[in-house]
Amino acid sequence: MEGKDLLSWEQKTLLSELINGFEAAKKLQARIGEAPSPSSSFLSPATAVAETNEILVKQIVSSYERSLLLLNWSSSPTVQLIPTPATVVPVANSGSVPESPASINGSPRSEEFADGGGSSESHHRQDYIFNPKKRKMLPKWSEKVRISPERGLEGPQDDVFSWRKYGQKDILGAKFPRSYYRCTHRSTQNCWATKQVQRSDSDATVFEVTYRGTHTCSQAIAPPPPPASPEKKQEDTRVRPAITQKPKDLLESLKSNLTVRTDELDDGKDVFSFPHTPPFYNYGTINGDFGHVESSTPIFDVVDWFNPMVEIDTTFPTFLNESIYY
DNA sequence: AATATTTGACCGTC
DNA sequence: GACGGTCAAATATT
Repeated sequence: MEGKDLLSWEQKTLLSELINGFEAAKKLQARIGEAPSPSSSFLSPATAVAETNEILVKQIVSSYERSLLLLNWSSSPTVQLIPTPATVVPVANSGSVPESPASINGSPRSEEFADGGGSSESHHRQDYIFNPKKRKMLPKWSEKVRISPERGLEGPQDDVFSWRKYGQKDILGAKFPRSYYRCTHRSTQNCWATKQVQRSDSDATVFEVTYRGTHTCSQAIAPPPPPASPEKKQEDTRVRPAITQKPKDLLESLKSNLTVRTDELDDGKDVFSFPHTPPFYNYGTINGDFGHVESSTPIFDVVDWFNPMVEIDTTFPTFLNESIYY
């Protein structure tokens, strides 16, 4: 029943940190792969640097992978772990956190799953049932992304995950509305990662992207198979870090990218010599670095920082307990 | 037909 | 009660 769930707090924390770092490294990897050198992307020294960067990031990612493997993480990826900031103190549950199981969701609409809330729900599988009330305790971090005006992108998509927009809101004092996205596989794989995109009012080319929660879907662990036949829209989205708005452009550039790749393949040395990165999230199923299809034009740039900052309130420890033992 | 986005309503929090 | 986040019906896109 409770076999592997009996991890110590330290172990869980370690796991969380690793996952967090892993995610960050993956993003960095994706980003590096996406925007090498804007114009003359040939044998410039910049290319060499980019290559080195790629290799380094690759190593980092691999390192995380191995660490996670050692912790046997792959066997229970469905458990949403909270990357715990070092500053968070594991306060014993003070008995607060009024879990009102019945009304957590707030919305009486038939919705996803009900919370186990004391009921003797038997999820023999470790199907971690997510309590929406805890959503705000999920790890959260932001980054600023600049788009190239030429591309006329609406929203930056800097990651390899596929998102589905579920809302848009006018924010007080902001010139532009804020968009809300969630993982496409929310319903099918119970993946609760979300992100918000807010266009900066001062600089319209800058988007502030806030992520919340890490992906637990298969994309986070095992990216899709190679683009043998890039036809499905789904593949497009995940293949390219591009807009959700101009699928045609998307397809176009995808096509050209693929062409270029094929061309360059023989040369062995090319603009973007990705040394066939072992799949990054997975342990060997795919050769999936096609997620970095490249065009010579950087679609966006990270303007600021990548700040793995986590917001957790005092109820945090409770969540941990529940997330593991439920 | 299936899947994604839009958009007003709903809900919790402050 | 205002605000931010989410839901879900309607609509658009593929």
